[in-house]
Amino acid sequence: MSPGKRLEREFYARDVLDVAPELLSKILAVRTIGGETARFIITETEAYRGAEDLACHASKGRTKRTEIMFHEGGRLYLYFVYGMYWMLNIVAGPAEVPQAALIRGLRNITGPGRVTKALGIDGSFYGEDLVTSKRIWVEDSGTRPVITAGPRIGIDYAGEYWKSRPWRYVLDFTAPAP
DNA sequence: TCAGTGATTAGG
DNA sequence: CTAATCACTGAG
Repeated sequence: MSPGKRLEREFYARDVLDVAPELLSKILAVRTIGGETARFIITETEAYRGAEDLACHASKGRTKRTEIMFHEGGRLYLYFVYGMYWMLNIVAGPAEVPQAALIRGLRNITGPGRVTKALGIDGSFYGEDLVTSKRIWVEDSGTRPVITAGPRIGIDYAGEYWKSRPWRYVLDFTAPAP
């Protein structure tokens, strides 16, 4: 897999309903401790959109944990859940609009908890900026994703309306760039 | 199907 | 301070 061009601020600073699906087929690059760069194709994401979205953590308000979601897109939102797993999210949208895309799966790594475990990503990545970071970023792959959308997973607490939004995106296959 | 595991949050 | 909750996973 040859390195692609790093995505810039403009990509992330848009509505999460554009950013989350467009992350599919892009490359998540992580610099390991040994100095090597590991690259993974993003295959599954979910959009969490604003204070009104009852499934979005920011619907509870601006707290220490959710603070980063109120920044301009491109930063990382990490949180710890069920006492065991770090969840990796990419902040989207303009400043003051809390949105994020959960990275649920990579090629050959399905499940948000497995993603962070496999890549060694933890709370120290909270707030990291994908546009400037030396240890994690996203690259264009030069391909176009073909996507299936469906309801988000694990948000029974959010009520029927938000639970039924088709904001989970899965990569079916990649097509040549237009 | 269900226990594990601990940060976060709301409430007193 | 207490207690409930949780954007999950692996074992059975």
